[in-house]
Amino acid sequence: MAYWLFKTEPDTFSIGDLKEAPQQSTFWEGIRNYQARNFLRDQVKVGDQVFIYHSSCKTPAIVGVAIVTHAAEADPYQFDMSSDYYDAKATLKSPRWVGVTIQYQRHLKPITLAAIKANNDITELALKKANRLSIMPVSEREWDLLIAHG
DNA sequence: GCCAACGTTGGC
DNA sequence: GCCAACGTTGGC
Repeated sequence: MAYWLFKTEPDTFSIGDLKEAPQQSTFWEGIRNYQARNFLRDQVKVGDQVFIYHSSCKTPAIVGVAIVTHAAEADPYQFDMSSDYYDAKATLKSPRWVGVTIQYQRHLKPITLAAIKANNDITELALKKANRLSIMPVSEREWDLLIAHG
């Protein structure tokens, strides 16, 4: 089992939206970055735990935990011409983009980006760097540290 | 395959 | 709204 951090803009889809979704779960669509795609496609497994991180908002922070309930499958929005996520180069036969399904677990007392940056025990997490990855791995050690810290 | 131009992300 | 970082595109 592995640990991950998924970014989302709360104005678009917040952890509250996840909690209120049917079955408290959602297909995590719209990932259009190859590095993030490769994580989703190759490494994110059912049962993996996920930090939900709110970005592009007043207080960027890890705000809760979700669990992966379905491994990667083609993101249907890549085929939808009316979607912002449409990709003309993706075909049904060889989809370019995938998503996984996650289910809400619980809220955390927010672990702010400022706190993470100030925490000298956290050194590996990609958030520490000026990193724009929307899906990133979290080591077990740092997951535990962050959970304990929050 | 290099690299400049351009676009996007995301913190502040 | 600014701007740094960095990913993507496209000409050569």
